[in-house]
Amino acid sequence: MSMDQPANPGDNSARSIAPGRRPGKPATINDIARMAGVSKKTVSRVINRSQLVQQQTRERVEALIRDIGYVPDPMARALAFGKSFLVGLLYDSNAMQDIPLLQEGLVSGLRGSAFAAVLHGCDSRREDPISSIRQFIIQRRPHGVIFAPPLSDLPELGALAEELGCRHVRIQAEPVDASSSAMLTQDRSGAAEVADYLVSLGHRRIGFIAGPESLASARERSAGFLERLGLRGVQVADEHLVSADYGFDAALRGATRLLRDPSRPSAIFAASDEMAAAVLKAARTLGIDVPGEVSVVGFGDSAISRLLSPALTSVHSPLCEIAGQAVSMLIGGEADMDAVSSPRVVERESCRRL
Amino acid sequence: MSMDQPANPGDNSARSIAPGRRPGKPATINDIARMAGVSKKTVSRVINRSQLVQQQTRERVEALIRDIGYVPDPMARALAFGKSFLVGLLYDSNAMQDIPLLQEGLVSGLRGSAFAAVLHGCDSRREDPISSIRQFIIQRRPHGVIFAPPLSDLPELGALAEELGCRHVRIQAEPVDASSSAMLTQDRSGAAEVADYLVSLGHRRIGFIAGPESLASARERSAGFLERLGLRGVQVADEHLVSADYGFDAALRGATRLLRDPSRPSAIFAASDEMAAAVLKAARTLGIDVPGEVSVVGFGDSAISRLLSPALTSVHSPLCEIAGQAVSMLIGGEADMDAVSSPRVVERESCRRL
DNA sequence: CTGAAAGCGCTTACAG
DNA sequence: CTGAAAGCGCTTACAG
Repeated sequence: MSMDQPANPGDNSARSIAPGRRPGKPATINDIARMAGVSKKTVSRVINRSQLVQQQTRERVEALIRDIGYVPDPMARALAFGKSFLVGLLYDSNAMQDIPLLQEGLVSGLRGSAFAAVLHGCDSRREDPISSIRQFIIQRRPHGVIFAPPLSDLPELGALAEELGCRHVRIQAEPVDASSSAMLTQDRSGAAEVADYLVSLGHRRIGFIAGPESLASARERSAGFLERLGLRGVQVADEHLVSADYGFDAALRGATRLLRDPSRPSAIFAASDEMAAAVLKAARTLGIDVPGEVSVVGFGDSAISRLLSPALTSVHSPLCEIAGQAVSMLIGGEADMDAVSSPRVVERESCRRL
Repeated sequence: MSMDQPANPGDNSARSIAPGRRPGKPATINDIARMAGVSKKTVSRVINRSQLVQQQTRERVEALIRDIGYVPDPMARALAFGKSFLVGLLYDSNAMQDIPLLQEGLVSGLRGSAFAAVLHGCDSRREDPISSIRQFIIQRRPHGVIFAPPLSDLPELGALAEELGCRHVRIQAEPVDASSSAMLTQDRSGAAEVADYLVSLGHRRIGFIAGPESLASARERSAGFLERLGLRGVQVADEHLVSADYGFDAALRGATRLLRDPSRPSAIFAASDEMAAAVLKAARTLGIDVPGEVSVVGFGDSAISRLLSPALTSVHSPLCEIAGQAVSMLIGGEADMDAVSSPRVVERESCRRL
């Protein structure tokens, strides 16, 4: 069992053929066991980082694994473990604003791990999200799932995942229950930052285009903004407060109303970038200069912020980092929430000091 | 061999308990076989739509499957088949413009099937895409993969997938080899449409912001646009042709140059929406009205088109439908390319008749 | 048309 | 610390 180390210099890829293995097929745990002169169980222990392996044995097996380029088959492990090596991103396909960022955090968090990212979009208009998700989890047995907002607002989700024994984290604006699975997006404090920012610029007559009451993120943004404004001694006049659905069209109507007001606001905060884009458009249509005559702030710091003219000042939300931490929590030990930055106002060109 | 998931009528979910099954655990093929009084192999045949089952037997088993809410375990099937029930979307994480649309087509194409979408983003700046992809395919054994542009431009991809025995389709602007796996995005004809459109509006002095020569899509868009203009008797003056990297910043510089020209173009076609946004910005900065003084067309009809002011006229590329057809090709029989619409100019507010 | 056996590549539970 | 046996839930290959 003193190893007859197969001279395998250079080409150690999974394709390479070593004695005792069938050509063309990737190595299996049996190949490694045979070549290392141990049982497959011992190889399994090495793979799974069990402490119950003699240091010397471990090193020999590890070296072999590295040389051969052996990678345990996730499908076989999945069957044996009773759970796949997948982390699911579950979202509402009718509300995908945050998906690109979350996905980026997820995919890069998974890079180099044994896990892969699997997608499940529920069409909340045509199917019941809960049973769709139940079916997905039962069927794919993901190692863990991330519930993206606003899907994550569904209160039943925690119990469902619990019942199915599936690790999960809900990314959401406010906690819906006492479960520890929530990671908060800090929409409230992000919106509060905007209040501070606009006041510091000298604005007092401030307009607000709120998101839909039905969404937790919108409620949080509204509360954070209005409360902080109140703290600074600023009230948003009733006629300067409209609400929309985070979307462009409704916000365009609302913005037009605000801007047509004889004593129109000197600054407008829109609770989403898409709505802020609508403010820009309304202003342009009415011949009102931004930021010359009215300042505009959005929320999300999405890709469009820098593409608009003027480039949009917006709240950067650390969604990507949050997704990264969610992954750590799901596949590793703990998440380090200190690694997640706070939301902050990213200044571009759409605001000016009064 | 694609199979529909049994519907889930009433509460016959996988939780429900039937005689002869262990409570709490989903039913297995053995449960169904026992209850139906047949061998598991026969159940397997029913699941896999084999013709070698007596009509009557089939119906009995199918009814039972439906009643119990049995869903074959994809992990077990994956191990037995030697391939997972996953369809991979492979992309370059440094060039994700088209991913949202492709992903949407993929996810909705997969809905209701036994397959799920798995993501693999290669960071082309930090790793070799080919070996990253090889590793992914060997490890996950996806049922099929979709190579998204511009990753799909890599010529080695076809041979790689072939070698690994992995079904694949490459979504790309121009064929890189003779393989039948390519689905063309018709960038050339889309750009040609723009030429027709601008000429029909009376424009003759036309500017063009091309994409990077290194990308097939950019080469196709340039060729399609310039050729069709030529056919219409219009030449783009050298000083009205700049190229950028599809991105905002470089395009902003190029657009500024074009617009400062004493005999500046009356219309500008930018080969991407992001670059068109830069044209809008340059025009605004220079005090040039769009579409009053210059018309602008983008490419991609991406989410930002309608958010810009003025709303951007852009080429709609049927990426979502293409991804849907790619899925059909991968998991079903054939793709129906006739179901994919041709690229067309979506008129918004950024162009005017001369 | 149907089934009993063996196997996919790994793990758990049990012994030593 | 190590291993032989049984099993995860399905399929293929072979018989009938």
